[in-house]
Amino acid sequence: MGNSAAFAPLLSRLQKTYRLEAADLDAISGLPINLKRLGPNHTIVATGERPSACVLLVDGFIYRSKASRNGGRQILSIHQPGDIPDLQSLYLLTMDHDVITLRECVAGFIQHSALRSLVRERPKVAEALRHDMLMDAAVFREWIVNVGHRTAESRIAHLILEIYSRLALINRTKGGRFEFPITQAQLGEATGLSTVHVNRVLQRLRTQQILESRGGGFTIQNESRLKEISEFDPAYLHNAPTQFAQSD
Amino acid sequence: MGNSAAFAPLLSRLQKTYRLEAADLDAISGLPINLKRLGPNHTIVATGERPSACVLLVDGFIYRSKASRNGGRQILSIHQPGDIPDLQSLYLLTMDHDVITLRECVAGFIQHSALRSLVRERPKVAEALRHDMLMDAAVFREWIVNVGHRTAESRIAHLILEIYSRLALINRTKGGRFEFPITQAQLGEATGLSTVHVNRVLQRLRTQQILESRGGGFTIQNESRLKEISEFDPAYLHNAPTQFAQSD
DNA sequence: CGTCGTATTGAAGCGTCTCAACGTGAGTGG
DNA sequence: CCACTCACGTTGAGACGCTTCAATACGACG
Repeated sequence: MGNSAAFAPLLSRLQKTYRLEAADLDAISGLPINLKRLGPNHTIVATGERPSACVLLVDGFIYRSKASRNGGRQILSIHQPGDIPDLQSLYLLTMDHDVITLRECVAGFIQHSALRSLVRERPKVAEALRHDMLMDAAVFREWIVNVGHRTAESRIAHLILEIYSRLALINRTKGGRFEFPITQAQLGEATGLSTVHVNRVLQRLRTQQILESRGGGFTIQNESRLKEISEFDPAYLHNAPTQFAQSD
Repeated sequence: MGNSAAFAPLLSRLQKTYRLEAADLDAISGLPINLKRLGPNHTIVATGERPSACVLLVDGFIYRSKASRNGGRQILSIHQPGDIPDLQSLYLLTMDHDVITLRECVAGFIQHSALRSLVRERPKVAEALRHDMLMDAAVFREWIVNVGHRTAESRIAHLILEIYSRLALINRTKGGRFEFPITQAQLGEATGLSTVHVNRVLQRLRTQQILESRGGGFTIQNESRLKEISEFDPAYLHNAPTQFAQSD
């Protein structure tokens, strides 16, 4: 089921961020990929599993989460087209968390073996993927601060700005507006807040004309105010190409 | 200032965990290292800096943290002898957090250039260090759950069990006892709780004969109860040697 | 037109925070 | 050897942010 269009968001991101050469991009789009359309709330990989393939998200959103005993969930990260949410499974045998669709998705499965030969043949690609894994950790660090240190408004504002910034990189924003069909319950699972409280915070932000949330998306109406509330500083996303360390 | 004894905790951990060969271990202990004795609460690397060396912790504890505007701090991880807390700086140019001593420490500085040639010459070492970086991320994930989802007792119990498990790997525990000179204020910064509340939780655990905290260390008196409270599951530490994925 | 997932609202409870005071032990200098 | 200081731990009381429970509203969809 090879389908090279599936690689479009990944290639565009890698090219923009890492300035890969054509040969590298070709090697990626030549990977055998098994595309699937997945329903909402579908567990792609579960805690304890030992996957033999990675997931490339092509369309929609995926989150990673850990379940706690009492049925609760903590969402750890949210992924957008072009992301490989479980890239670490290439080197960390057992999954310590779940990978779940936020809504309907299109995702492609790429065998670990194929990825391993890719990184063996193409050092620049290996570098890019390694950088992706480290950015993953940088985002986790920021999430620890978010749920550990910030107020409810701040947490939600921060999450929204992170998603917004990352979606902007793949041109999925129009002005302050972006599509992001997350429920208030899921927002609560990501921020460590109850659904009820998420609702009240969103209402407050809406009333103050700071953030509009409706119809499977958000509109940032007052960006500077939202940034103020969130303490958002995009440095942790390590995106500016000038920020990349040389490999040797 | 080469001093190969400085590598002892690192080598012991790598050997035990990754089964490196003698040649690999020799290559590591041949690295030029600049040893320093550091005072308590000393910032080794600060947010925004672009270090050209990594820190190998030889004795004592180091934490990584992010500062927030209002003077608060969120501790992201706690490191023990044999750890290289800022290993990611080898590939992520700019620091997105601080690296700070918990108390007096002995630490060695290893130039990035030396580490880069090491990983170029020694694929097995490169593999081990990559695994270390991924475990780092796995610990961050668990911390997100800790501060986002758990009660105060659970957070503290979990942190203590994580430290305990990791110290056990380097033989720094005696029965349920281990030295860990953290203040209640720092415990609060790690768990997202106020100092006052940390104090009350520790008192409760002490009264119930579950966890004794005194004199720069802890004694786990009722391990099964502590595990129950903490929801601690060591799987996220990815330690069992059988858990390691093959590189190809 | 009923159903189901999601959003909204109200009210009561409680876990944790803040503030402010006090205790304690180690280290320091007179 | 005592007085002082300083960091850290402990205690009490009141405030508040957030949770929980439970009911209601809304909107998409078969």
